[in-house]
Amino acid sequence: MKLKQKELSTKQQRIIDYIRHFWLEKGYPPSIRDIVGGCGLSSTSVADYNLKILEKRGYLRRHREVSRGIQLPDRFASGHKLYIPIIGQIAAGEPIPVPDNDAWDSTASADTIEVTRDLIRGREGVYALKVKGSSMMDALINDGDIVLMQNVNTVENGEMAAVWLRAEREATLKKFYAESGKIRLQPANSQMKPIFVEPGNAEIQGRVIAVIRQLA
Amino acid sequence: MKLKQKELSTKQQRIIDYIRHFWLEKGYPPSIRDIVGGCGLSSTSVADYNLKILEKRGYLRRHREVSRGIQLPDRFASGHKLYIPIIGQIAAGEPIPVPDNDAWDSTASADTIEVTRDLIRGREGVYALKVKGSSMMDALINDGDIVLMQNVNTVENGEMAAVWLRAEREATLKKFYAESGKIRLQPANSQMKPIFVEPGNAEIQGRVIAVIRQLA
DNA sequence: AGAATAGTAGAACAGATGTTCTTTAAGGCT
DNA sequence: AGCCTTAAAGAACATCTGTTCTACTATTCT
Repeated sequence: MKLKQKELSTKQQRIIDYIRHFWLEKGYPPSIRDIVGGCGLSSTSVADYNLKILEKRGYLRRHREVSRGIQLPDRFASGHKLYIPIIGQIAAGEPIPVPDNDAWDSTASADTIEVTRDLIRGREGVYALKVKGSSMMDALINDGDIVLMQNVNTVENGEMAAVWLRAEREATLKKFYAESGKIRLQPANSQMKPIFVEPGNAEIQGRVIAVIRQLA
Repeated sequence: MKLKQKELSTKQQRIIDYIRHFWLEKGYPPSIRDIVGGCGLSSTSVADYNLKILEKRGYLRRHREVSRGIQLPDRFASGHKLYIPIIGQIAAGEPIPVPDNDAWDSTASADTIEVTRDLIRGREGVYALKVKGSSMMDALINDGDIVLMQNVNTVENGEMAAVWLRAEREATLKKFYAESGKIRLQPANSQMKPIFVEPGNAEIQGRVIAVIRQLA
């Protein structure tokens, strides 16, 4: 008895990928001709030929005589998104909010931003702040941007940190460098000059993980 | 913001329920005639009539002339994430890449970024570019940032656009304002001065939807 | 080499499907 | 009543779309 070859050809793999891609993007399954166009096939019969094979091997399910009647097993679905609470705003003259423990367990009424897991990369204690005002412009961050923060008290040299300057009563986002006896805070815009502060004056409130700016 | 919140008729509620039910059961959206049969309607035009209302009120989204092109906003079978291909980079001295919307080639789009659906908000023709160099700093965009673009040829006044300046052979990201006989390109950093160009010299390559900066 | 099998091409067909047009009916409003 | 909006029925139409048939090429097996 001959064993069936279980491997998929590159073309079949591409078809699977395309169907998933199409599905996720459009919200409904592709037609045969969508697949032909999207995978660069030359004929609908080629698509049909390969779809039949894919169905026989259990990679998908088809419904006869039904337009776009292609069904992918949903082992691909969900599990990739997270809801990050937007717990407050960051502005020059206000203290940087720090998440209190209540904010974590409650999925409730707080504002949230939906992000994908790869943006967080498994980090713990991530929250989001909305930038108010244009005082963070030297960090290339503008009013309305969302800053994803991780709740840490120390950062590595060169990382972007949210720093509260006690004396100046000012919040700022800068690249952090601990140097001999001083702390250097470097704007992201390298044409601008750094500022130096005493270690006792700079309170690290968090590490900046990502910046999201939504336009239009 | 106050919205006139009309209630849905029982028929419309039933249609929504049926679409969701159908979707979960079959794995693909229903056709108009499926809805007619499933909801006991008397004509496709009745279904169409109510679907138009439902679409206008945001309960679903339809794709014209596409079989079963009905999309429910919060189905979770299809996920909330999208894979956006990073089709190239944007730099001052290079033309801005334009997506080849004919063949979705999985080999060409080796790099993708995963974003949530609410960042795209249902827009079509979205792709991503990686920013190379710091020439876009006046748009508060730095080297390494990911720019989400929509493939359009015209933009509204005040929108951030990717513009190719023919004479200067330069790509730039600016807020776009069509003024009498001239085009004003305004940096996002409002402290910087705008530049003015002739309409024939500015080629709009796309609209900037979002900026994602990943640090650390 | 010859035969069998896998894969490709192109076209044509039949049914599925979205859209639109006309007509009719039921309430609400002045 | 007269007029408007909302809703519905039915039919016709143009496409979209899955399916299938035939012919052709490439590869594998004996």
